[in-house]
Amino acid sequence: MNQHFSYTNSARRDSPAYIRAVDSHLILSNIRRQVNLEPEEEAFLLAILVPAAFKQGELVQPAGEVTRSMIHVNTGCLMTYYSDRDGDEKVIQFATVGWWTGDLHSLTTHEPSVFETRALADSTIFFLPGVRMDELMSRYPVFERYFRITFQNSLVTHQKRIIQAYSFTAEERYDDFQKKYPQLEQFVPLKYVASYLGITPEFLSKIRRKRAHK
Amino acid sequence: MNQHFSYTNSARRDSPAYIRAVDSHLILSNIRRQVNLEPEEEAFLLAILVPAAFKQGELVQPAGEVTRSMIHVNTGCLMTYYSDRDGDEKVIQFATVGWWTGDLHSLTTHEPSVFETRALADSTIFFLPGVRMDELMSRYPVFERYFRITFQNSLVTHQKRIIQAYSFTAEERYDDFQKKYPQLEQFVPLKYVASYLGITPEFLSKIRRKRAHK
DNA sequence: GATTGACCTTGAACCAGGTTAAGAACAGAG
DNA sequence: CTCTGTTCTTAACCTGGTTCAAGGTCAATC
Repeated sequence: MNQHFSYTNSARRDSPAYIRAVDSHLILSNIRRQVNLEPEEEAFLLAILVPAAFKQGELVQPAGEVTRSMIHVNTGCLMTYYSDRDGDEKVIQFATVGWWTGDLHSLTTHEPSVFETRALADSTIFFLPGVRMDELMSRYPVFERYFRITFQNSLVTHQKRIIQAYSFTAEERYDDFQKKYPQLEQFVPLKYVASYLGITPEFLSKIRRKRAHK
Repeated sequence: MNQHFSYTNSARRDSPAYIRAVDSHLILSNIRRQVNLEPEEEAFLLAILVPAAFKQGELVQPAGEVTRSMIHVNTGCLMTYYSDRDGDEKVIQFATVGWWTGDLHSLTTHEPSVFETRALADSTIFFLPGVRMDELMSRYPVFERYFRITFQNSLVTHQKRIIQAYSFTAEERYDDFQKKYPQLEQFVPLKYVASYLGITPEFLSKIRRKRAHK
């Protein structure tokens, strides 16, 4: 990772209260798309969300530690990736506005995380601490329902990506990426796009060149 | 698909009641590993499960129809796969004892299913009809919780498979397959193993040959 | 016991995509 | 303005995996 990307100290991450006021609209309306919330449930949720702001390039969640939170993107864009045996970074997800991300494996098992999450643009997020999330769900089953639906949908998306990985060519996956994230290519370094597509930056270059000539 | 595989008529699928008695142990103990069940909750679940038996090679759920059920494997082994543009079958999951499978996308969206599920060995299963599943979850939040946990775990597994697809060689994936499904290779046609690994049967042959020589 | 069809294997030619190495374009810091 | 690090591209070569075609094995069926 380049030198401009440095791990933010915790003082920076304690962001001003106005973030909550500004962004809680979005997360609430997202949740309401799946389930109905009582005022009390809403209030409880908002009370346990931890707002934070990150500048482009900053590390949101490091690898190697036990993950303690899920992450909800309010504004901006994050990416979640891991380093393989050769130290190459492999992007497994871009999380844009309204998405959840983080290391679900580490959150579930309390093993040190493999994935790392980083801001690709200036971003505001909510952390939802795992302990609080458990509390939230056991106290208000509506959230159990919300996350059941969310995970179910995400599972479908992941199945699609497995299919793509196995039976689409790199070029077809690039097409699909452009459709799925229309604006992303403008500000995400291409090497991360290549990584997400499971190819080398060089090969992505070839594809793009071929495209340009048509 | 070979000619021995024919779609079972519905008379055959209406299996004897003893299947329920024999197999309900397993599903209940699986669920109890994640959540505690009250007698009433158990009773309701058992009342809506639809037992069925399939012989090796029989189609459990066809592609092209709207999926109306999840599938739980009690004994035996199923595979879920889809046909790509060239008509090649791509295996996306082997479901062994205690696993859930089916076409989650179709169940959720009510679009015609893309995936097809077939018995790889003589198997007994439970269908859990989608409507009943919704009813089950809204009536007893404990099931909402159970499926939330199940989907969450499955999501982690899917993430691992995406990583494998992108950064492991075919041989490494074969290793992993053998660890994950130790006995499966004995009775599953190798072409399906190859398909699951995302390679051609020919290339799997080569890997196996190389192995044998060491 | 001969035929048929499914499955598995082999080998040769081929291709999608990786590797290596080098240069070009660009941005930020001094 | 220049130095330095980073990203993106180009090109030559390499390789893991595919394709195609053929032969071998086994089980089911007549």
